[in-house]
Amino acid sequence: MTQRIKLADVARLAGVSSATVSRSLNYPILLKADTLQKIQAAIATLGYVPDSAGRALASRRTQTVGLVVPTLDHAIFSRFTQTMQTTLAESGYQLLIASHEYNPTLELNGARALIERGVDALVLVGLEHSQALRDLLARSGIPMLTTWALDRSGKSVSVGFDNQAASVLAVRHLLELGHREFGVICGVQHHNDRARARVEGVRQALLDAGLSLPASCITEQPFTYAGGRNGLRALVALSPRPTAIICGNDLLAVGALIECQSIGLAVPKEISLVGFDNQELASHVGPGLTTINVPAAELGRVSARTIMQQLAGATIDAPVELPIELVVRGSTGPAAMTGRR
Amino acid sequence: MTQRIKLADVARLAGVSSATVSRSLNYPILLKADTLQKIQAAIATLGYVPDSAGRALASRRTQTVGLVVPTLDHAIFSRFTQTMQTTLAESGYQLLIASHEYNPTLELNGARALIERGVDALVLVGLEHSQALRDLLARSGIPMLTTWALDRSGKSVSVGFDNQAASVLAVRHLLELGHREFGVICGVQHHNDRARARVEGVRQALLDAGLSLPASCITEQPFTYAGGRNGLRALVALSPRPTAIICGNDLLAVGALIECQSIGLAVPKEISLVGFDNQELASHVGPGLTTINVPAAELGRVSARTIMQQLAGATIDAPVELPIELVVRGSTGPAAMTGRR
DNA sequence: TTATTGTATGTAAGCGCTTTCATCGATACT
DNA sequence: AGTATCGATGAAAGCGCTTACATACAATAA
Repeated sequence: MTQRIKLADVARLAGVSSATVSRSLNYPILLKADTLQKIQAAIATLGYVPDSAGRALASRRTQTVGLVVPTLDHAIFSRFTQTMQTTLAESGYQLLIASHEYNPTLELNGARALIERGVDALVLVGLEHSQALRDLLARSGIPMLTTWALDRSGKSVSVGFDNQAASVLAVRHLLELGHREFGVICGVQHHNDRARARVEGVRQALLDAGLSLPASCITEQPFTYAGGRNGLRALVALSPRPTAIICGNDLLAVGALIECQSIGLAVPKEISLVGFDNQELASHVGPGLTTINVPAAELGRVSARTIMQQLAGATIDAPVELPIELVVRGSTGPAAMTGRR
Repeated sequence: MTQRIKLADVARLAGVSSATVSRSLNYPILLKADTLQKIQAAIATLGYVPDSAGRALASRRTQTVGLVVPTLDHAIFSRFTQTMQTTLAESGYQLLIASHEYNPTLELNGARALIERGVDALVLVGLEHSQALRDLLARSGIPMLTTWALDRSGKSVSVGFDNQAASVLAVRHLLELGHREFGVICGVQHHNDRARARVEGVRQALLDAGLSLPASCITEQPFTYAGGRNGLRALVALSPRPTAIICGNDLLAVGALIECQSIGLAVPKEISLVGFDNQELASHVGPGLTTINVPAAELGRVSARTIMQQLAGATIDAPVELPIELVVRGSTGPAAMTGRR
């Protein structure tokens, strides 16, 4: 590579000052049409590429948004991230990503790294964050967005859906089918407020129906097919055996379904299964998986737009709530008669 | 937020010059132990956070690596990206991502955006890129890494595996089982050299065995379960019906497997199925899916390390080839006798 | 005509950091 | 003792850009 072309080179060739070239890049409307044209011609012939470090230093902004996400290795988060990146890119913003694998220390480090990189705004997943992280955010003064959850406290701007309400939908559906014995295969709840909210939704909905959810009927598993299989084995060993099992996501639910098939338990005749996320596989397994549709892509798009609005000076006062819905397929059916009556 | 703390503030409090503070950040070994300590104390009391824009402008590097990836919405790429990000973060590098959805124009734009952001190095997926992108790379002079493929031409440093050889493994396995009629459900090959290489591997291996792969035996489908189902339906309508089907990835293969079950075709008795990627689901479906294990996470880790080595001045002369292997499970078995003999 | 306003551009001062070069004392060598 | 060498630090010049502020000219108002 030869000498790097800089703003001043363009200015010289176009016969204007470097301020004018800068303006042509940032506020082209301020310039006379022919001046603008001359400059753009010079940029083209020189192959000039602006240097973002210089720009960032002088303007105090980077056109960059940071995202701290639990992991990219779950379909919903990778789809969310993908959409967010694309949406931001359309408006000239770049996405900087850190992942923390549900470890608060890594989350703090990731956020710090992004702030050091000078992100104009930071997007976090969920409501639960360490005190150190909250302090850091407060100190930095960077605009912040909460996603995948609704912050009803008004402390932060949020874009998400109601995880707890989603579980309630699932439970009501099962109650209507006559189920009274429930089991839950949930993801690891530690440092995961979404997973907790989903369980809490089940508990509440059952309480409202005069039923309880003993701890023994909840099994916590990693978000994998194997987790679903293990969880199912644990729950069917209970007495009385649950007739309906609610899973923390579709991986767990498909794992549970596979395990049912492998131990010869008919779904939904002997046991009903509900997932969460509505991934593509849910509609292809046999029977189709009843699940909660979660708008991961839409969440990415709306989050990106919302944070850009904030950066443009808008004030967002209420949480942005995205709709969820129960998708009923073949994995849920009327409760089997149990021995007890 | 109050006045932002800068290097000079730390220097003043520590009673040293700003050059020394800068050195304490970048080359701490150069300083006397007690000087270093004084500075670190000052940094702590002030809560100083270095400004990367200033740093980037002065040092001409950003500690940032760009990744241009087809999509994050495929498990293998999200896992790869996840690992790459984590590995880079461990060494203080940040990952900047652009995705292009197999669209060369978006790939070019993404790369350009990353270069404007001043990435120290750029990682691209695959060997096939537009001339415009290759020109851009050449002009920018930025260190570049090819992943998910091996660049045997020596034009670029690459970390990957041999997609074509992987297919050969699958075909040999099926030939040994007595199969002679093959079908292929591949992903969209346009702008995807990996998908093409996989098909080419099948063709070559069959050719070596004196067999041919007519175009009618290849169906191109989106990388989804639905694609697998549609592909399978198309292939079983052929006459003679293939006894072995090789799929471009595990989504396609599981989709095909599901379709077999739904149309009552016994796997592997009547038809054998091979996948590609060895995703978790492959070991849980019934029968287990024979597939090629692809080291997505390892690829991310090695790519990150390799690019950092390059940035540290090392010269990597040969492509870094990662091992792949055929994982044999229940979805492949001896060829069924067909009507023909 | 002259004062006033507005529009288009130039001047120049930084933004916060790194890095070359110079300096200064201390240690080692002759 | 005198000189070369080295290790630790300081002084200061930018890195490439943005953005007050200044300027110059044209158009309008009085």
